[in-house]
Amino acid sequence: MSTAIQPQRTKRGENSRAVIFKAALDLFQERGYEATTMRAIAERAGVSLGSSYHYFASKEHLVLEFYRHTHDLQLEVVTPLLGRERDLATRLRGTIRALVVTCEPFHAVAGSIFSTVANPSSPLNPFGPTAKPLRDEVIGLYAEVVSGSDARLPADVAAELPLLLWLYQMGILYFWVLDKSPGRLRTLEVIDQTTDLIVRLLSLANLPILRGSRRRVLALVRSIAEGSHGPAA
Amino acid sequence: MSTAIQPQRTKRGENSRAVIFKAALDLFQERGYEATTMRAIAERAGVSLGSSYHYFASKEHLVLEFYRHTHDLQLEVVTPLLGRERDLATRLRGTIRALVVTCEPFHAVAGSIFSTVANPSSPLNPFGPTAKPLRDEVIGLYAEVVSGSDARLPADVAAELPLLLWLYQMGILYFWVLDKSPGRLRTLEVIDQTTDLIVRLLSLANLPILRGSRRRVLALVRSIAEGSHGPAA
DNA sequence: GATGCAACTTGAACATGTTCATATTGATGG
DNA sequence: CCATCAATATGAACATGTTCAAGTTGCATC
Repeated sequence: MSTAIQPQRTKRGENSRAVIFKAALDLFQERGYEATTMRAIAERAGVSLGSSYHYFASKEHLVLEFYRHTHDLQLEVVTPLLGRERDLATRLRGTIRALVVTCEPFHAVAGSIFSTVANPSSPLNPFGPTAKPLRDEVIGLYAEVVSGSDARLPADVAAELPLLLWLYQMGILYFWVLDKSPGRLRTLEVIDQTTDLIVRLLSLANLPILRGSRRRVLALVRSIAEGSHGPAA
Repeated sequence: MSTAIQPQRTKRGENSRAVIFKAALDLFQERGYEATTMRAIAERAGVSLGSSYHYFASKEHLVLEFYRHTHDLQLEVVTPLLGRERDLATRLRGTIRALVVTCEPFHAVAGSIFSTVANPSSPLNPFGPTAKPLRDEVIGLYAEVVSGSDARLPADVAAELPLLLWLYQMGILYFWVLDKSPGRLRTLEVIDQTTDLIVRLLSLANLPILRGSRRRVLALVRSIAEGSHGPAA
């Protein structure tokens, strides 16, 4: 469980921060992200408008906290499974399912959030520097999904796979966001299908005919990962 | 070239609409999307604030027009090439390059636009019903890229490929949006790499070992495409 | 040429995210 | 118990997307 990003200096402050966050979460669920005004959050939390901005630099920053909240829940749900299961497909399916299930109560809000966060100029962009700690945690989770499995993967694949799975998770998440099927059952189907496919393709990646493509894919991924983020450029 | 989405009823109206759009485009380039206010657009266009809203239901709707504008430019650039070349990789590379090159002047704005449009509740969401006409046009373009090539593709692949290439284009576009390299050269590299890879993988898709996965991928794509959009839920 | 009506135009008013100068609080050291 | 100061709290003020009721224009019809 990862906690404590910006510890408040005071017990009172900590409490205020928590109360505001809870109010925001509740209102987001009740009315959606856009429909929830900062004034309403402040009112529900029993603090002033200004106070909300004292603890959260912007409405978007409430979302970052929400992210962390979600990730923590996902971890909580998936940890037992990762301790028990060794099959890669099962581990992968369980992990991504955990995320979707965890987020389900927030589905109505997720769209606005996803969009807000997709903006490259947003400090919350998943690919940007601000989100790096959380991103690394998620990639780390997938590293454990892979390394804890009994799958025999070539070293080069194993090295880049967590990053690719993180991307895969983002893709599934966007699908889930757009999914209008009752209970988002369609997303669960797609998860089952795609995780199986991924594992199947991984097992094929060693075929001589695919070696070349595999090398090229991995080289591409590596070059992108190095260049796009990091301190420079 | 596709034009005429909402023809105005009056010459005067047409002119106003065009003037407003041009002002918006210029300001978007000068200051970026968010920094451009509707008031500034109205002022630059020499009309009132209310008039702008008469022609464009929201700031976002200016973006839809921008999309069409871009697509038209892409078509213009790529048409000669598609008439001349038969090699699939070349056609694909040329098409996606055309988009990126066309959008280059708007790179600074593109981030906000992408984000705005990613919102599922936005009428402009590329996966939503409002964008269907434009989406179908783009998918149609890729259908021509494929069908006009001398590549011999299995019928099932050829059927779903345009949709997949449209998705691929969206992915590249988001990469381009995030690309901070000078002149977005990195994106061009990635395009070259990925188009080659795609064509290579397509040629491998006929291998007996890959048949099964191929069938599953295509079935998945088809099921998603049918369910996600369309009139019903 | 007069008339009516739809298209067009306008700017004030509204809602909401954000900022900021100011006030209050409470822990700490004397 | 008082003074001090940083942390916390406040709400008025601002900027901007959006709405709307009311005015103006100009084309089609007679």
